[in-house]
Amino acid sequence: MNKTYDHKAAEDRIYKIWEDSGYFHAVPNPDKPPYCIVIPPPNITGQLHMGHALDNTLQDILIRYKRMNGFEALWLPGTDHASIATEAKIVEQMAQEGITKADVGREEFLKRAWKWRGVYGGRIVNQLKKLGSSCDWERERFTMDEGCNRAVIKVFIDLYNKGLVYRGNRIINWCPGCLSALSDIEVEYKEQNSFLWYVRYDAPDKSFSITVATSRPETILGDTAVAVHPDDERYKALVGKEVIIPVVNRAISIVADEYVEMAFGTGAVKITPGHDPNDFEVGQRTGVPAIRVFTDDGHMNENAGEFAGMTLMECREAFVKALEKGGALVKTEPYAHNVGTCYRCGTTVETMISDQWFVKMAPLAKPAIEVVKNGGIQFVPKRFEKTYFNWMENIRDWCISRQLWWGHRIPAYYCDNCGEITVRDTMPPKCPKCGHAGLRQDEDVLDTWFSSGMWPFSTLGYPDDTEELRYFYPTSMLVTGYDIIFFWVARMIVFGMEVMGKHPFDTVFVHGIVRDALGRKMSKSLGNGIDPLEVIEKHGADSLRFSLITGNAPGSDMRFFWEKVESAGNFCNKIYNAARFVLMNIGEEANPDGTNCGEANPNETNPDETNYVINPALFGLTDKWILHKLNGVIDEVTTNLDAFDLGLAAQKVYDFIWSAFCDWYIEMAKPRLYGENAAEKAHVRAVLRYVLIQSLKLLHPFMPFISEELYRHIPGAKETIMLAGWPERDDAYAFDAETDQMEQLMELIRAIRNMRAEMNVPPAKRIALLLMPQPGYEKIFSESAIYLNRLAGVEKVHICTDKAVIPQNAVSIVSPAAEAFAPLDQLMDIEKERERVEKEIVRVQSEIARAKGKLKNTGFMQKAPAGVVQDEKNKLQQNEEMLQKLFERKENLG
RNA sequence: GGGCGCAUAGCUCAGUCGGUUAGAGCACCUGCCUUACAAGCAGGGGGUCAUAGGUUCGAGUCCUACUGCGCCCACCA
Repeated sequence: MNKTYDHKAAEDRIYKIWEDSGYFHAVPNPDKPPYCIVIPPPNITGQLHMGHALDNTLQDILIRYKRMNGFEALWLPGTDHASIATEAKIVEQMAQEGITKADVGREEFLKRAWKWRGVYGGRIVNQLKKLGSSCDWERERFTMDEGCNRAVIKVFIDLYNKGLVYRGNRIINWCPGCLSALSDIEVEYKEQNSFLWYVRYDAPDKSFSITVATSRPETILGDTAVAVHPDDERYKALVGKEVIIPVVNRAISIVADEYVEMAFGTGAVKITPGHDPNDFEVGQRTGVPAIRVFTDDGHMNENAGEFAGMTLMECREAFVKALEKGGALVKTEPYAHNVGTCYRCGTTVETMISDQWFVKMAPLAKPAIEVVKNGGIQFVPKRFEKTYFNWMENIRDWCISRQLWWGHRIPAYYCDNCGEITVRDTMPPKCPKCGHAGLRQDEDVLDTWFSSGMWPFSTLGYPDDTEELRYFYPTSMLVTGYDIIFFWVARMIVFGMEVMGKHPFDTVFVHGIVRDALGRKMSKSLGNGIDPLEVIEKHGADSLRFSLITGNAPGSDMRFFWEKVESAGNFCNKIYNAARFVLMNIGEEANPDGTNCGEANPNETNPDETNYVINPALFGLTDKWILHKLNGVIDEVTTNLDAFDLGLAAQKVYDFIWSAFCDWYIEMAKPRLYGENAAEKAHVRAVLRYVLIQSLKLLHPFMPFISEELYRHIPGAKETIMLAGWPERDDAYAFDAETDQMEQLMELIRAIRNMRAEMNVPPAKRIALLLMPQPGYEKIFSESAIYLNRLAGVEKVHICTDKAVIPQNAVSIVSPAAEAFAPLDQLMDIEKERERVEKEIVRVQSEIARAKGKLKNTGFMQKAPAGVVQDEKNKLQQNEEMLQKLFERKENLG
């Protein structure tokens, strides 16, 4: 084995083995509990970015954990057709050839789109594999595949028949860039600096006038009323009267509506029901008509008279000039307001009246709210439930038709003869109402999110009643960023409750956004994105995964740092070398015949492991300590994973492997390992092997590649670590007393090391040590000479009880369980020694003061748990004993 | 306007049920190429846990207020 770990050589090879073996495949199995995660389907246009990397790392950790834990764990992968995004790409590609959608027509366009999907749709799938994702690729789905298509069409029809999907002429958001309607959440509001124009509308006979304020003067062309508040004394008398729109010279009436804020502007509002959602509602209430003055592609239409054909901005400029010229512009003031933009293309979104399909949300939202309220679905972290409720409780109808070609075509058929609309899965041969033949299908497609909302059941077989659907639905877990709770999670819950009558998943695990090192969102326009594939190439998928999940709280944003990935890479190397060390002692190289690794154990369940038997009769202090600690880390990691504290869990594994196993156990195993006692050697090898195996298993969900790679090198290991079973605590290895003793020994070793550093004892210099253990620690310390030798450079340990034998130029080491003296001869520096002792006295004294204060407090003594009080007492006693020794020492120094 | 989050070491962040002397990584200082690992080892410095109150025997942790950032929703034209 090399001295350093080579992720490049290992990762692709290991993934190939996994894929070929079928370990990721899950089938309904009545003997096992199901566990299922459906992947948030990445867009076929997409390339793996840090958001995917994080999202899929979390899912893979959970799936691998559950798989090892005996669940039939299905991670169901797939991709999303991404209607708008993909169509934009195809249009762009065609533009390079100099052709447009209209040139090729619908059929040809769709051919191109499917072809495009064939070429690029698999790209992100391969990138997910690079990350180590253990998806069941045999079950890969696509939102526009045959099954998903059937699900979408059926749900649309069923909802239509229930009156929950309807067609209506209503105010919608229109993106002039995408040339399509958008739903409300597809509009992002951004603040822009603009102006507020005050415009005067005169009475036909000039007997009075009323001034309104507007941020969008071009919409004056579509004005059909001026509204005032019914209680506004200033305008009460004017309600019902007419005014003339300046420039346009059209008469409109003054209406009263409570929507108007008296305090804002002039307290009078121009009403443009055709292009403003609030005005639309005022129009509905007051019976004022709507006039559309914009075209679909962002120009003024024929209703704009002399301004027709201009873009909206050109019109604004021209119209303001005309107002000025006509003397109707009262004043202009700077004004910052929010402008809606398309979340896909960034174009300013226009609101306009249009014939579209909608989902009636209020009745559907009810059960979707209820199921979260009563705990049927839990959000982790819980605070996101509030976000969800807030949105759901104020839900508005969802515009689902898109004026695009790439997507699920709306199964509605129009009769041009009688106007009847027929909604069914295939084209009716003739109109069911009037018998007219030659119906016309709706040209539009459905919002992408309409189909992804069915993902948890459409992928499991719906509308068919499949075994998978019965076994895996409701799914267990949905992992996603908080930014798509509305887009996706809410819709899935709505459809799950409506279509399946059951919640689609038990838990929603919400994570944050991966930002750049400066805390900015990664974006194409900023060019600050980090390519996960580059990170994997440089440091390995394991390192990337580990860096993404450690050191941040669930649900909060994080920053990407190369240093963090590097440090995870260092951890890989650490594990690799620890394993290499163990394998050098137990592996084929060390024991070609496999016979000298321990006695056969007849009770061993895995016959392959019989050569590596831990022999309790040979337990030393360090063995008991590491096994006890192993129990602890198994408990903690399991608890953390069950509570979805993945970062904490990973940290625990890291600390155990590095700080306990590598820093202490391996070092302390060496004397016995290199000793002469064959039985003892075999036993230590067995412990090393056991702890290594358990560590790798604990590590596997987080760092699947290196844990699998190393595991497979271990003699007697199973075929794959994925089938090795999640570690469980072994109560035979509960050693509280020995763990305490070991920790005291570690404390002493640290104290000696500290002394050596402070007294400038050269590392190579071996020292002698006169050791006086506290009662109860005599045996342990007298047996620990090998450890003091190896870890603290102590050549010879003399256990003694009489201080008279201590030479003058020895330094003292005071630790809670022992006092020690190291004769340093010419290295002895009395002044330094005095400083050390005095420093230590100050520290211990403050500790004593603190403990005494606590113990004097009657409230503490009465109310604190007995264990806490006892700990405090023990500490105090220990410190008082130490203090006494320190004082004696100081005395002796003169 | 409504809601949410954050503030802890020079930097980026953890901190589970309120309970030892508040931790990690990186950075910094000192010393080591010790035969698993220099991508390493050992030792060290560095904190009034934003501020002010409160609850409690005990608060980084719970409550209230306040300050400063950030985000989401709503849209007073």
